[in-house]
Amino acid sequence: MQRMTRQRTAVADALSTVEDFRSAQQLHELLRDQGHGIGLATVYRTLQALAEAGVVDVLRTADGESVYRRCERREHHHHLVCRTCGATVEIDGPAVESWADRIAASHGFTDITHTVELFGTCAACAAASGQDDVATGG
Amino acid sequence: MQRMTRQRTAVADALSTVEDFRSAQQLHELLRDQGHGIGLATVYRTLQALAEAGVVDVLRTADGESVYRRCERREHHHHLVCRTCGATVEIDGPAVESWADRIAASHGFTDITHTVELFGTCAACAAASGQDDVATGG
DNA sequence: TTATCTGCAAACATTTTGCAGCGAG
DNA sequence: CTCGCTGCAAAATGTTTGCAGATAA
Repeated sequence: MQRMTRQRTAVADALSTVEDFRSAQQLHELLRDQGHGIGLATVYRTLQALAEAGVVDVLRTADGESVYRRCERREHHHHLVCRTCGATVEIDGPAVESWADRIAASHGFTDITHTVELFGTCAACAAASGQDDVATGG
Repeated sequence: MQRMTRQRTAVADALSTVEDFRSAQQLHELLRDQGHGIGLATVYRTLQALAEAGVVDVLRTADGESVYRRCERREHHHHLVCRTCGATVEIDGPAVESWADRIAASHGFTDITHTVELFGTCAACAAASGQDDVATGG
């Protein structure tokens, strides 16, 4: 059974206050910033435990860094992440699920798992970037 | 401009002979096995160049290791990979493409890219694993 | 009390980089 | 000849692990 230590609470709390995916190291820095004297290894270990418990989502950045986010739903789902501001939307894609299964089955594959993540620019960031040089307009 | 060195040729050739995704280190070992005295760094550098040229596909294993495979088609596509034997099928998913765009648009996102990879067990491996303990039957 | 959790730092694996020499063009 | 490519090994990065002490239950 897991003990509820101060560090563990701090990590869980930090995950509650951020709404985007954060790396273990970012969370570690954040916690140190907040005055919690917590070790990096502890952050990793806690994050792992949380991920196994299904309380947080884990995904890998293009850099190969693992990033974590407290997820709203326990069921299988995917993410739509803004490249610029990191805003994240949780999506479920029954269409993709069935597509994946169908494709896999048609090739004789079973025991399918799939990785589906969407990256893009959210409306706000697109607007910001679009009016970039006219920001002073007025 | 790129020079056509023996090492570069060897890497390209190795990629042609294997049909599954291989890590840089696996390819390195393979090349050394074949008698090519090639450095690991060179393999990494060559693979990077090849990936940038769009000649090979790169994807990340769950371990966070980058794996490479010469791809048949230059256009955007996805993969169905056997967890056990590594067999790979290239698939295109117009359905997913449009689904991704639709989902993204409905959330105001633009400039969408998506990561879609399927992992499963191919028919052969499923059969092999299924009759695992009756292999001596007879 | 006691078994778990913590913290530090070293181990670890993968990938990148620096520098001197070889070789393609 | 010249400049890119090569090779080795050290550096950088991200993550895991070992051990002794603190601590939640």
